[in-house]
Amino acid sequence: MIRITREADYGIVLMTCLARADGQPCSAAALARQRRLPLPMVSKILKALARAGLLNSQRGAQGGYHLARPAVHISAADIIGALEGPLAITECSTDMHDGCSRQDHCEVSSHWPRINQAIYAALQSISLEEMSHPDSPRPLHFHSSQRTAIAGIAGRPV
Amino acid sequence: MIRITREADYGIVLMTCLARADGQPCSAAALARQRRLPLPMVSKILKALARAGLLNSQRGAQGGYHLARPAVHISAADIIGALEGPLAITECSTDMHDGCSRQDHCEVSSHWPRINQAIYAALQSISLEEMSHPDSPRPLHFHSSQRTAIAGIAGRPV
DNA sequence: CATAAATAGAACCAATACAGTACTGATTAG
DNA sequence: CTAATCAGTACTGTATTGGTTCTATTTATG
Repeated sequence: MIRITREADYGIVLMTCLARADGQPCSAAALARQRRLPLPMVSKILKALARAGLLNSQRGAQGGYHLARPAVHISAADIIGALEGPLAITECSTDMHDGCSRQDHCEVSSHWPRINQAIYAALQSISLEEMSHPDSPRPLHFHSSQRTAIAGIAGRPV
Repeated sequence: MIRITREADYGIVLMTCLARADGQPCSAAALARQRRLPLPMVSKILKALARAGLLNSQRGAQGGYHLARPAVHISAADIIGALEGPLAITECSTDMHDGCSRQDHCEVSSHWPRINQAIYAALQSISLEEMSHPDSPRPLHFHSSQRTAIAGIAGRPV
């Protein structure tokens, strides 16, 4: 129902790897091998995360990436935000929505920030630390509510 | 950062109109005029909402749509879910993700349901009723947190 | 110092998904 | 009967996504 890009998906995967490495710098190539992901993609994502300040990078031979701060202080919101750019849930609900030709007739616009906030809070509440140890053995699968509100669609393709 | 489609956006707009109409059936054409939205689009969205059981429809002359249940019992999650289909935040985190070639090496997969759940709860907590009166005069705009976590990109195009 | 191992960054392309349209059919009030 | 209105499907141009490629820059190590 609500989507994040695969880039952000991979980003979380990679960040958890780095969280588990704990300080040890990992090269893009190593991570790509470890997670069976295409190297160029991994490389691109790590670059973005570094630019966003979530990772520190060390160039040159024996270089690599490592977390810029402890995993407890990195949230899912940080990672997703870094990779998807400052894109709100809808195109309104922003400062610079001057061009919105409908805003005179749009009375919900004032509510989107609230929704954004709710989602942001939800993502902010999940730390990389939490995500890094697979303690939770795949909990509730959420077929609740009359409509199949959240359910997936297919596995990650090859 | 996290996106819903414009269809869902419009869907919320239209639902709030219907919520305010309170029982009075509204035709697709009337709603399109009222909100300055293209009629075919409005029509398509209302059909989907009706199929999802959120609206009742009355065919024929003087027909139209009205809420299937009170606005208090309709959540943002219901509306978005109805329009975007049962699509999870990522392609994993589902029952039928058998084809995921990486699941052996994917240790985060077990955390996505948790994230899904958090977001779902956030959306579920916002009722159509709440969204229908513009009481909140555009509250906190969320430039919090070191990174510009949620901010928009541009207004709805013409 | 030379070299190889890494990251940095931009440009590029194909495939998919989205936003919106068009058309045909079914139902019902007047 | 006829016009209004919903139902459903199929289509299309455009934007975004997912992914690749190429070149430059930095640095540890022999």
